[in-house]
Amino acid sequence: MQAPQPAPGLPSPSGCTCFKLRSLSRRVTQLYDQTMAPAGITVTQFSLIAQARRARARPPTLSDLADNLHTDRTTLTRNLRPLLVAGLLQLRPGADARSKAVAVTAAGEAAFQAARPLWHEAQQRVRGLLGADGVARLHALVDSLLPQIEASADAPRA
Amino acid sequence: MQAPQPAPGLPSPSGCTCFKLRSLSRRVTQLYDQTMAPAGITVTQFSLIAQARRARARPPTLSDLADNLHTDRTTLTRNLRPLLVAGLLQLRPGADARSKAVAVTAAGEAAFQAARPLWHEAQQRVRGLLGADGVARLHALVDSLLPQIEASADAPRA
DNA sequence: GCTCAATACGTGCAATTACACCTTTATCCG
DNA sequence: CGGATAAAGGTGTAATTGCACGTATTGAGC
Repeated sequence: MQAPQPAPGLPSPSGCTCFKLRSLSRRVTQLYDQTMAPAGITVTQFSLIAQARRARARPPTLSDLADNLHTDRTTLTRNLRPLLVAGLLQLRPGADARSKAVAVTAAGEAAFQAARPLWHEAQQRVRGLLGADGVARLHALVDSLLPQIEASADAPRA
Repeated sequence: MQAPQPAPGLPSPSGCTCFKLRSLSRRVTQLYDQTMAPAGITVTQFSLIAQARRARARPPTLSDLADNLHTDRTTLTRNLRPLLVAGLLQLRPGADARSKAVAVTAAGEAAFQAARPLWHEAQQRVRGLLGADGVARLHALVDSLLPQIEASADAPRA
């Protein structure tokens, strides 16, 4: 393998922060999805349900949920569809005539409980591969970087 | 040893390594894509072209490219399509009658050169947001974790 | 009350991602 | 040589992602 020589005019994407991050993200997602496959839901769907579960007394609106998931609101709309079709979640009228609330159904709760041990297994597998401190450093890094990125997106105009 | 249990039965996805990683990955991708938008290509496409450029004497096969990009081979097929349609890349017959080689066209080279300063600007913006050592730690973490994940995928049976 | 901006949400479009399954071609071996 | 196996690639299907744009509802100011 050649050293990471820029070789003027031939930059490798290996130095691209975005490329690195996306590569790892894809592989980690694969690991989770493969581990959780028996539960019939993806890790994205698991996270979505988990977030919707958090305040059952006052179900979150779609925009609230999108914010908490760090996702585009319209992406949430699409990601919701298979879960609504499967009957795991339900849209209820919100406080407004505009807003809608996302509620977890009994089937959704059951699916979540079924998936939870598999999710935990995936977490442990990653922990085993990366080491406890590797995971801890990764978490700490994301926790410190994500707010920075999102703050800059809120005020991109200089 | 259990970590701090947040209300047994109400786990937040905040502790999910995969969720964290995907969240950051989405936001960073957004930053890159918005910065690079004037060039007319995404950061994924930029990385694809950059990788295809690396050995112009012997253009890589599709499988080679997929490996280098840490992507599924069939994903590469789909990601290639818009670039082929736009005439930035070209498929040439490979060494085999089976394999195909990916070649960068003159238009592809021009698009790459146009995108490069914008890509660099995005890199710098991330550097500014996360700090030089934040970026360095992130790179180091990915470099050390990605091989671990991929090795475990090659031999998932224990 | 009425106009207008802000809020909440959806759709069209297109790219990104990967699994299951298929065809075609090359190689290995008996 | 000929059949089994491996290698290279594509398609069907479906989920994930977000931008541009549109609709409906609310609230603020006049």
